[in-house]
Amino acid sequence: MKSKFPAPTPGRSGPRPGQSATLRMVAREAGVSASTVSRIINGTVKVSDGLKRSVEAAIAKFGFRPNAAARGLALGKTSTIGVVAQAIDSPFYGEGLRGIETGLRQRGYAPLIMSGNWRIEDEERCVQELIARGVDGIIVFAGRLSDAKLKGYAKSVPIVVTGRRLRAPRLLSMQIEDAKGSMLAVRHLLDLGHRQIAFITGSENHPDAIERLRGYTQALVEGGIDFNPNLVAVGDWHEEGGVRATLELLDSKSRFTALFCVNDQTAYGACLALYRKGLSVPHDVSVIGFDDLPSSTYRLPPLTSVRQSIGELGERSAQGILELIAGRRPRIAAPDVELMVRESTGRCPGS
Amino acid sequence: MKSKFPAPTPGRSGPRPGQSATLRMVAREAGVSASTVSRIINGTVKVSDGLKRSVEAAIAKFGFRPNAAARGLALGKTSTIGVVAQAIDSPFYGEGLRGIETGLRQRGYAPLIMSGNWRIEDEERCVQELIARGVDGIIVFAGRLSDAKLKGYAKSVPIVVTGRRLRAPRLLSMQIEDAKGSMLAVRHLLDLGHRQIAFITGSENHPDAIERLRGYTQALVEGGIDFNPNLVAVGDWHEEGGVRATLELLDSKSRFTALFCVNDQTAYGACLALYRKGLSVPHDVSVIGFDDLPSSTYRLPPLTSVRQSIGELGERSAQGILELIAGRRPRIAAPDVELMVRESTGRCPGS
DNA sequence: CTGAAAGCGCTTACAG
DNA sequence: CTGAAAGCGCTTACAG
Repeated sequence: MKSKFPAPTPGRSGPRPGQSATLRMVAREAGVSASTVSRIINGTVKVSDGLKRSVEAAIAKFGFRPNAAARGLALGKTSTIGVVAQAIDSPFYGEGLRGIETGLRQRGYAPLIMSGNWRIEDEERCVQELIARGVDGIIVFAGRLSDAKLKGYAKSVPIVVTGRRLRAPRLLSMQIEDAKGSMLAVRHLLDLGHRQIAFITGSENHPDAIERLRGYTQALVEGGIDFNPNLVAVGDWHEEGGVRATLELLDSKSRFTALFCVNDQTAYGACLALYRKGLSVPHDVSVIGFDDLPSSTYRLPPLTSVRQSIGELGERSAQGILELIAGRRPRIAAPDVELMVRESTGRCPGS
Repeated sequence: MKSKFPAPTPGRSGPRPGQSATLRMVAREAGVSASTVSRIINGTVKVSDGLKRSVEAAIAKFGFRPNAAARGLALGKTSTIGVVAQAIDSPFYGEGLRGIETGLRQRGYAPLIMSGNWRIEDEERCVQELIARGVDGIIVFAGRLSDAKLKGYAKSVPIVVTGRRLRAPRLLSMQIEDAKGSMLAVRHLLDLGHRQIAFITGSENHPDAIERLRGYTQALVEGGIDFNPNLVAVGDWHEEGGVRATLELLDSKSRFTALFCVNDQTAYGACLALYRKGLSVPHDVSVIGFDDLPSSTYRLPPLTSVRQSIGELGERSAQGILELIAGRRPRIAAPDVELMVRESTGRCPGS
């Protein structure tokens, strides 16, 4: 796009090789004004078939595509939605991004995705840059930006944020039922006769991790079991943290027959650690994850997990941001969580 | 960004709430012209510390961020690179996208990612839309767009394409060593004493699949073993195809002691199918994948796989497109493949 | 129905 | 060193 060529000579016509065509070139070719071509393209006017056809011919001849920057400047919109993702290469969030893209494309929008890398400073930088790029709206997919910041941003651009409950103008939040999901998992374990249920959390102060821990505790209490802090270990949302935390748990004096993990990746790590120690899943220890990654169905053994339909959440986020942009006040909630029982959980040994 | 407000009254000053600041507002506040502010922001001029400070103060006061569309229009560039990915939610390509983002951000560019969904028509639509949006360059991450199309696109915008060897102006291609990777895998199996080595391919006419099959065949021949078409089954790049293909292989009369899969996801499926049939990996059958997904290290057992550093490939693609844009002719190649030997492969039983 | 003109917010030769 | 002016390519009241 870098213009190394002089401006087109006024009298000249025909396509300039290597340069993209402009509205004026098309207009000259079709023998009308740029205004008319613009209106025909945007369908804001009715014209004779003949005229329409000759304009279309000119467009085709030049392979004309309206310049998005110019259009955006004139219209004050870019048809682009910024997305702040935790990680672009996460098997979990990836599905959500796909949902967002799908939901957006149907209405002529495209997502501009940036990775927050699980760091609050990065998330801020993303939002700033997205605003500078003039996106029409921003979807904050999870993350830990403060409510206050989010409300502030919502003053300059519509915002959808997932994993949080928050009320503000031009902002839609969709709370994921983390606590409920945890309760589903723990109840399932209780039903199988387990009484010593360990939990591996994610990064300690992450809202999702806090909610999931809360659900775990609550289900335990409902089941008449005291919460035992020695049965909780800290992971890092990834396999490696699952391995380390499981090893810690195993080394401590506290026994457990079931292990609930803050997400599937953590559970993968836990399974490997258990395997290394000669423990069999689910014979010796039952394991449950959270997220239900596509590959969890294909683990050995297939992993029992709490499913939150992240792809669907992505699509709803897309729908939400578009409604917000249209000036409406959407009433959209996150999809329900459900427990997918597979083969990594079984009856408590000796129960 | 939708301007529902009238244009600012000429005499007015101070921030307009809910509207983003413009260069002129900042200039007025600082008591200089817009030109000067622009030059200070872009560092194309040296000014006194005092002036600089007062301009910076004005910028801070308004929270000014230059409008990207306007800037793009004036400069003829958008600082955005289009990316055509096969799938935005693939655990494999995700890592590459992250590499691209990382490589781009360092130089002030951002990726606009679109999914080709493994379909050639979708890939075309993506490129078209990306060009219309005025991206400064496009990275085609794998995919099956024809060489001719690609060359054509390269006339209007610089292009980097991976998984292909292709020479054209303003185009950089990076061939992945698929065949070599396959040979590494098969040789490893041969070294372990295996003679009956099966192969599960991806979608039949995909270039990557073809190359990997070629490497498999070649290594076999070098090892003095005849190629046996009954030992080749067709998958779909995903776990499900791996399950199905393995079951087919098992049902056929041809015996095999090792199984090489076109990618890790296929291998995951294969392992599950083997497990279902009561076969142990690697005791009864050795399994090797291709891609070395992050989670392969955490499979049970950890999967032996051919590693192609897709993240690194992403970074190099970013570097390549930026050099192309700068008018240079980059000499960048894809990173080497290497075999990661883990626990899913072992000596041939009875050898 | 159609065109000339102004404007979107920035950058950058071109003059002082 | 700094400002006025033109221009990037489009859209859209405003006049015919």
